[in-house]
Amino acid sequence: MDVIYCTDIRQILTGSTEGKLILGSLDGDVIIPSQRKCLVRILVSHLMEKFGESPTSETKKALAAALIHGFPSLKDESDTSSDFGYWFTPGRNRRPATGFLEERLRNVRKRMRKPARSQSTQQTPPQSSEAGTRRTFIPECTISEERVIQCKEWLKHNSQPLNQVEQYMQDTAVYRAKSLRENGWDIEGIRQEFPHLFTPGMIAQDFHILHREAAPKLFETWLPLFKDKILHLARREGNIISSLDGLTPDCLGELALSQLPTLLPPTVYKVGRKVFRYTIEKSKLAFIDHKPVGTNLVEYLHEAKVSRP
DNA sequence: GGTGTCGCAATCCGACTATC
DNA sequence: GATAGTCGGATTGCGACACC
Repeated sequence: MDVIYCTDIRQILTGSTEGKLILGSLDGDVIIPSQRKCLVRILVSHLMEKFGESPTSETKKALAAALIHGFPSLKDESDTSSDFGYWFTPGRNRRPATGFLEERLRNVRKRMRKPARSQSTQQTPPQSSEAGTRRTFIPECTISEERVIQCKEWLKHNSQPLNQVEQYMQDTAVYRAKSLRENGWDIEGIRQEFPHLFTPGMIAQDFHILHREAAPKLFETWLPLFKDKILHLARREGNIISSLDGLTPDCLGELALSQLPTLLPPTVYKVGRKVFRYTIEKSKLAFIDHKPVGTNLVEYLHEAKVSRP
């Protein structure tokens, strides 16, 4: 069995800047909670690197013992049964093993296995699992990766013939969906990778390939069902005060769509450490701005370039 | 500067599984 | 069957950030 000596703990900690700072505090016999957490993170990371995802109870015990031996100030004075119960307590009396090291290991394993599980649920279309409802199912790619790359490169440099563009876009739809999900490109990035995605009909084609059954449902139910409900809600909230009599169903449908930003609170999301929290007014700018027939488009586009770039 | 919100990690706990 | 170990959900605490 591998054994961890107290000298190892010092060696492990000196391997990182944070570890060195903690070492300084430990030598001064004082450690604050945030340093204790960091210490546990460093040790567990080392433990998993050296002994795998599930080290034996003996290994964990050895690490905890080495820690207390090297730094007696970390001893749990309230625990008379062992010196390191605070850091690792083996399971007993039907109770699971516990302690900072054990709990950290558990949490790391949890995180490591979380994405793997959600991916495995994607092998078959999700029915009721939580993971399945959060991430939509993407089918398996039906053509080889080499073929996908060939099509992608061709699409980057050709715009004609149109039927070939459509065919190649169709063939690469699944690959594109996976790439977009994995890479998180912005609009410009997507435009560079898949310049034809913004050709009329291509997004609809992708949607149809990825969500064949759901694709027609939105159009089937929007006008007869959802538009009236949304308009009713918008009127109740005071967003619509004028009469809608005389408007065509299509106009009402568009009006209902434009009400969504005011009825659904904008989602807060993060890019790196920056949090984006858009106002309702800003969210409205992301919608197509419908203008009455006869609007001077040149003038409108000139103004729009400044007001909503 | 105070307050509210959010996301993440730590912690707790019951249920389950593997091993002897 | 008893026990140790694992798992996953719920709760709690904390730090970062935005807004007033």
